[in-house]
Amino acid sequence: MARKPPTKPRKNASQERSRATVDALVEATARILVREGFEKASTNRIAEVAGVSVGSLYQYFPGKEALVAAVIERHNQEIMGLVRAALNEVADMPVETAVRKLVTVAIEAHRIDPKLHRVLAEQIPRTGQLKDVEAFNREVHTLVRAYLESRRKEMRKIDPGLATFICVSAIEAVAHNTVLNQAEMLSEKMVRTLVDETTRMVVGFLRRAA
Amino acid sequence: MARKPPTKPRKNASQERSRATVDALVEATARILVREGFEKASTNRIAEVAGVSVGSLYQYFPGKEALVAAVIERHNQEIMGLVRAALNEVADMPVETAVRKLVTVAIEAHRIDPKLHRVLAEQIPRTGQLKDVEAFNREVHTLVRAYLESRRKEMRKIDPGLATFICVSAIEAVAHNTVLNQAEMLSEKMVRTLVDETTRMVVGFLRRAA
DNA sequence: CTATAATGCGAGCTATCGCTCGCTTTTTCT
DNA sequence: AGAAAAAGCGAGCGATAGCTCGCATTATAG
Repeated sequence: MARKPPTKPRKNASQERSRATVDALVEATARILVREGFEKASTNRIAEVAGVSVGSLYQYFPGKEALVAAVIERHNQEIMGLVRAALNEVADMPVETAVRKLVTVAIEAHRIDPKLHRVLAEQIPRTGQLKDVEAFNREVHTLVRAYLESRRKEMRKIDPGLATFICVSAIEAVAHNTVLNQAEMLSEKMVRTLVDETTRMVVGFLRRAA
Repeated sequence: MARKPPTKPRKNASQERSRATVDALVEATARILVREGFEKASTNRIAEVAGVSVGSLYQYFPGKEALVAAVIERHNQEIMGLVRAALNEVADMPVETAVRKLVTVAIEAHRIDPKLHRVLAEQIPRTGQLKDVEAFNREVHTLVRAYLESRRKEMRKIDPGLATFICVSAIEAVAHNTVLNQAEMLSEKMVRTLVDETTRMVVGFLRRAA
């Protein structure tokens, strides 16, 4: 009989078994969000799908929000990986090449898991994750801006921040809408044309010639 | 004593008092969505804020979803009014003028009630209103496309559907992000520059000269 | 092997949600 | 005026949500 109960720090996972539990919980949350929607993602259900008890869930996550936040975090890391790699790859290449790559990556990123992406986009405001997602956006913004500034010679006179804002918004929106409205926009050829045209728009916007 | 209870059609509002009730309910729903968030928008709370009983609520709306749907409908009508007016106004004007007007209107539309706009965008998938919102998007798309086709002479060779898709996505995204990230993008002068640059991008994209 | 910490369990509490139903009040009709 | 229809009311129902707590099981240390 321990008089002093071992102090439950309520969140750390040091052993391996517990890390597996945490993973299972995050994965289960993602699956439920995609397959059954946010309202079905009760803590009881998440635990059930993860093959874990509710009690264990609450040892690692302070609540439902934290689970969703973890899923968002994971998904964002995945996307940031793609974006960082792409920008690194094109760092020394001309604007046209870089923009084309960025557009392509944006579409790929949305294709990782469109349904999850959609659900998460909806739930972000609820999770208090706004800060993290803003950080995510800021990083994209910063990376793109750095690239653009390094290529200033190829570009007309324009505020780099503004240019970044407009380009990123436009590219992201085209990718987002393309992937989410699969019904009408679908074939590989269409996608290629779309990349061509979007690239053209952005490059035309940035280039010297008016 | 009526043996046959008067049949409750469960939704029609014929008298004036009832129409006021319905309005109050929709208005209350919007207010709660904006000020307290979706999860606080319980039917009990909505009725309370509307100064109406839950019972009355259920005489006109089959459930919570219907309330949110009504708010979405109202908001969309407001925006469509602006868009229709704008496109009508510029119907005979050159592309540059038209695009500038559209960009301006897009920002104005988002400014009507940014917070509401955000919350609604999040809740749309939940309400089964997807169809209505798609119809809304299709109308914008159709109107813009019709305009572009009428101005084909000023434009380079490009599929009108694709051009519309890219332009509308880009314009909407810039407006959306501008209004929602007020923190960093704010001053009137900035807005004007933003409109200029966005117009430049879209017009450059559509125009003949490559 | 035994003690102690770490992890896992799940019945069940409390709170709240969406919603109904029997009734009263107001309006309309004749 | 009186009767019937329309509108409004709100206590309270069943369901389910988030979450806790006392205990069981598994891993680590001495």
